[in-house]
Amino acid sequence: MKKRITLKQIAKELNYSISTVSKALKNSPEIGIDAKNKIQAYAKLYNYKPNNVALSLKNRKTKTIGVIIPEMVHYFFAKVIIGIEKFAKKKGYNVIISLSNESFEKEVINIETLVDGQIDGLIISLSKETLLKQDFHHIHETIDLDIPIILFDRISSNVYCDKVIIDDIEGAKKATNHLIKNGRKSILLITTEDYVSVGNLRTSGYIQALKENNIELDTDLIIKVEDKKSTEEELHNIEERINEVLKLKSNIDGIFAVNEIYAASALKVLKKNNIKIPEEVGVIGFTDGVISRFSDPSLTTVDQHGEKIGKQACKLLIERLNKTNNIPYQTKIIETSITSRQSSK
Amino acid sequence: MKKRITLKQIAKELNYSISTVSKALKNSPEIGIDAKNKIQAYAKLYNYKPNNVALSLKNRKTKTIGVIIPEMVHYFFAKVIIGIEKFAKKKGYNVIISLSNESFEKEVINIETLVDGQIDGLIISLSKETLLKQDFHHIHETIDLDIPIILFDRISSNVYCDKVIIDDIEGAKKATNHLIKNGRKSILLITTEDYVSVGNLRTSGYIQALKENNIELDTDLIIKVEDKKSTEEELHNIEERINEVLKLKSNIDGIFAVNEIYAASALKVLKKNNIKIPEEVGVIGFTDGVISRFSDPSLTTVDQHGEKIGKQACKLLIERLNKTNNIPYQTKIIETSITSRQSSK
DNA sequence: TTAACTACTGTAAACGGTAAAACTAACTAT
DNA sequence: ATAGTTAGTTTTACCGTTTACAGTAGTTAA
Repeated sequence: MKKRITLKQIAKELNYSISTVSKALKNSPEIGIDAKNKIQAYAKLYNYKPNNVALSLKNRKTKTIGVIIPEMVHYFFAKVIIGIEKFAKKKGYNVIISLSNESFEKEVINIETLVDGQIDGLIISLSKETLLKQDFHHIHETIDLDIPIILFDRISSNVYCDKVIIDDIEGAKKATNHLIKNGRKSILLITTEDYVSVGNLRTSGYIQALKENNIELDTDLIIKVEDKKSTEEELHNIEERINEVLKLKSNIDGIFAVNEIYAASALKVLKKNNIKIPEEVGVIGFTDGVISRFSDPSLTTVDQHGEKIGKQACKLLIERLNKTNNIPYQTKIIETSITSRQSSK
Repeated sequence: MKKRITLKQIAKELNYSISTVSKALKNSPEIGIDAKNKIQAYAKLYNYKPNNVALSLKNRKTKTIGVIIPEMVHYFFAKVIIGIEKFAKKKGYNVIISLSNESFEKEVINIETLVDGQIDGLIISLSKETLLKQDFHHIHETIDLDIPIILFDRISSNVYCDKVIIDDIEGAKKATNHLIKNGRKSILLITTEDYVSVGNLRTSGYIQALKENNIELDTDLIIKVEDKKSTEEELHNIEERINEVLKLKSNIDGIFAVNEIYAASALKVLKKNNIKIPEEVGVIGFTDGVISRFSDPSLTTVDQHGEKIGKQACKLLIERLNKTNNIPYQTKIIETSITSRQSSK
């Protein structure tokens, strides 16, 4: 119907040149008061808004930030996005979100599409497949194109760029110490295979905490899950393995899981075995999501403060976008904190 | 570093005009084989990609779809977005996501920003506040601007546009019948205040199912929650109210909750009162999300098939974008289904 | 009287691409 | 010999904006 009005139309209607109209609307002192008034009134009446696409072309920036996350149904990523969104909006940036679905190929395609003139910069959490492959050419190519990338959470030390992470080691230590302080000594760790950076680090934190408390490491107490996709089948598998270890090692009195799905699975197995939580076994998970909050008993967790991470990532990106000279890459570390609930006392 | 190459640069380098280059790259039959070969080889070598912003300006379309959802942490919305994403990508469209955070004002601002030249069409689920206010001027204005809008899930009959919904009444009936078939007669309904369209409809479905099974409606068995934001405090409040009704009406043998948070709350209260699930009381929730899957006992739910909804919404939108003439508005209804789990037998 | 200045307003190029129309040879048909 | 084709290429206009630069009066200073 009433398509948006352009400078050209205003100019024609009021018999000024396009440039006079443009300047008048920017309140340029060059323009006479009469012309200004007439033009501004007309523009307001017809609700003139500059065409952003034209501006993008002219300014060679889109004021849009691209975000690529592996999955959307993770509470943590949702929180990060909220953080990014908030900060971006405040700074006048828009946010485009794309999903890699944990696939390397989709990640590559998504980056290509986004870089294709849509965005000024990217915020990415790498897919599991990418981390497994250790193939970062797409990231490097993008950076070479002068499009800044901020990596968060799932990062790689083989990529040189700004990063925002939590101190996974420290967080895992906090979690393990939390259980140890409760008097637990035989703590089961449910983690991922080592190629998932965060899983790897959290495992280290667990080991360090034990060492610092002079508890001997028992590798039988570590379950490493081949962490592909959380299908019903795989979940069942995880439960099986937890169950086996629980049978094998009857003295287990604590469980630390590197994400909330694993923690919830542990809860399930414990209850099936009529083991009292937290009296007999204390449980703590990483990631403070809905599952933890609504599980029974509710789960004590390591809160990663996703919103803060998002905000920080967005801040780093916008700072870099506004700098003309190259500033050195930074890695920001966001503190974790323990949210104590029923599953540990 | 190596900023992207443009037609102009190729033209200059190879001594052709810009338009020859443009046509050669589109494999136009107008262009001679020599020129074509040379140009295409050069373009490939320098990895030429057309600038999308310039194309958007030229074609007056951005090939981008905007999505506005009230919240991201809802599994349902996440699923819908996955559906939209998949279909959009297949059709060569990008997706921008914005969050209204259940706020009317943010919804208005988000639409404005997106409509500001970024998108060809919008897919929206209205915020609670918007539904409460019944103020749809921003939606109407956008449609007047010839930017098509598809509403899903949270819709209003006061807006004329394409819509994708589930049959909430039917879904609620299915849920209620599921409990009745199990021999339940005294079914507690936990729903929202009536201004939330889906809550309202699900309430109707519940009432209809009772009627069809000749069970008398007892309004004491309906809890209507003032559904603003799921703060810890409010959740506690809901639990309190469920608890009260449970005390008052000891013969309750079934609970139907219109979302999974309410269902999880019900579970919690029942367990606190040592009421056996599903033996004494069967529970069913709407929305098949992570909470339902990981709760203990796991929750029987009405699956809304969010991904299908997203796909359908996206399909409707793209169809409309490709039609030049005005086609009549459609409302697509996606079937629900019951996912049976432990909380009902 | 005329150069210089002020106060406006307009022209044109540019951002990167597309495409209709025009041009230029060389070739074909009459 | 001349007009008409045809193939290959360029010119030009356009999408909507910004902005350097160029005009054009009228006024002021010398």
